[in-house]
Formats: sequence, C-alpha cells, structure tokens
Amino acid sequence: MGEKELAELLHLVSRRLRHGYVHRLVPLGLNPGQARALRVLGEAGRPLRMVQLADELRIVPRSLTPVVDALEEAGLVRREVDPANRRSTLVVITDAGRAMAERARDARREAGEGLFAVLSQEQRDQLRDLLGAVDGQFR
Amino acid sequence: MGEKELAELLHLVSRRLRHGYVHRLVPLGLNPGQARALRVLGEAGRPLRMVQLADELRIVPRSLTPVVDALEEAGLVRREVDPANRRSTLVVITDAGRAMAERARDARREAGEGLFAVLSQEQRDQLRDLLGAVDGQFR
DNA sequence: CACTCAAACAGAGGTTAACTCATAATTGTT
DNA sequence: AACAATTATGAGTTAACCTCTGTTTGAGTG
Repeated sequence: MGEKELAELLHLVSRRLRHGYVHRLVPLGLNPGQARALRVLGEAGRPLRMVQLADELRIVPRSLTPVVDALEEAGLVRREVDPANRRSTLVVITDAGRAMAERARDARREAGEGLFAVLSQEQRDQLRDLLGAVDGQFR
Repeated sequence: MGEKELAELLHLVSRRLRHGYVHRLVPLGLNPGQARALRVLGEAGRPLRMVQLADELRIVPRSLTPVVDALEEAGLVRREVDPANRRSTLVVITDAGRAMAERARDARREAGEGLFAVLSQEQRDQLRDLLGAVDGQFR
C-alpha cells in the first residue's frame, strides 16, 4: 500500500494540488496557467517579452499566446510593441492584473496549505528544498 | 532564484518527470495513462472491474474507458463480462500486457533515476516519505 | 547597400488527460 | 412488479501542452 514509487507519488500529489487550486481559481475567472503567468509577471516587476515569460514558465512561446490572449481579454495585461525590438511583444501587467495576481497567490497558498497541512513546517521546508534541488539542476 | 514555492516546484518537477517518461514510452507505443493502468493491473495480480481500476488510478470511470480501449486494441488487456455481476466489466491483463507492463516499469524507473540523480538515496527516500504522507492523508 | 539568416510571434491543427451530463443494461430493494 | 442504484459508455468540453508553418522584423556579411 505504501510502496508507491516516487514518480507515482509525485504525479498523484501534483494532481491533487492542481485540483484544489483550480477550485479556488474558478471564482476569479482564471485557470492555473493564466494565474501562473500573471504571478510571474507580477513578480518580475517589469514587462516581459513573450519569449522571456514563456521561458520563465518553462513552456514554448507558442503555448503562451492563448494564455496572454485570455489575460488581455480580461484586462489583466496589455500587449505592447517593444520599442527596442519591434519583433518583440512586451506583456505589461495592469493595475487590475496586479490585484488579481495577489488574489491568485492567496488561492495557491490556501490550496497548498490544505494539502500540506499533514506536514510540519520543518517537513514542508525539507520538501521544498528537495524539490528545489531537483528543479535547480537544470539551472 | 531559489524562492519558488512548494506548489510551484511540485508542478515543475512533476512536469519534467512526465516529459522524460513520455519519451521512453513512445517506443513502446504507450502514453503515461495507459502505462499507469497497465502497471496497476499487473500489480493487482487479478482482473479488476472498471470502477476498481479507475478508483486505483484516482480518475472517474468514464475517463478510464478510452484508456482500456487503447490497451485492448493493442492486445495488452481483454475485457470480460464479470460473471458475478453482468453490469461490470472485468479488465484482464494478457501475457503481452504483463510483458509490456514490465517494460513500462523500467521506463518509469529510468525516467525517475535521471531526474532524481542529484539526490542521494537517503534524500530520495525522504522525498518519497514526505510525498507519501501527503498522498496518504486521503486514505 | 543588398542579401541572407535568425528571432519573435501567431495561425492551424493535434494530443493527453481529465471532466460533466445523459443513457442503456442490469441488479438489488421494497 | 415497480423503483432505485450501480456500471459502463456515448457525447461533448476543457486545460495545457505540443509541432509545423508563415509573416514580420531585425542583424550580420560580403
């Protein structure tokens, strides 16, 4: 019963986290991908190019397009031509976007708290460190 | 840089694991969902009903149907009417399915090894225990 | 300066892995 | 016998990715 492999557990836990997160994002009118993009944009503190943002999210730029479409539609970001390179599009977060990013962050925190409540703070730190090491190996 | 949250890291690492896993499954003609179902079936050591298998996989039964369709198409499992309850379908793994499950297991192990190579065996055990505790809280 | 090559983005279309809601067959219950 | 519950699936949807292609723009080289 408790003989599940690391890979399997990772999958199951990640899925469960997403589930709780999605639920909390519904009232905000966001899906996780949009929320993630918005958050990165908010944390960057400056406009990002599509490629940069995609890179940050670890997805190919093409996959970012519909995400930004939706965020723009909702008035949370704005596309601007990069004056330094007119091929590039700058994604600029709006005031409404910043407020929404805040609420999305809360949603994620709450979803995480619900899920990881069985762990002590120490264990959560440990878990974060371990996952950080795995993720970090790719720079 | 290392200030990523647990939730975010979990998502990123899980995605990366899947990526490596998918690559290794392609030559087998399986996708992760099919491989997972096959593995559970192999580990169960006996035919499972659709509902039981779905439950094991933590998905709703309806989502399992196309997975079993594909496995049956490939000759890896067989559907049989449950004689004890003719509403139920028993999913029976074939010899070919058992052999394939073996190879899928190897693929997953390899993908995991590649990803978690930066961790010591001790750390991997720790990680598994922590995730196991999180997953385990839901019985 | 003209030419070629590369970069950035989006159009078109596909895949995986889920979901819901509705329906047919079967079974168990009153 | 009538009704309710269970099991699987048909139909249709969604999220989050992917690749391949084409357009616009910029950068480097002879």
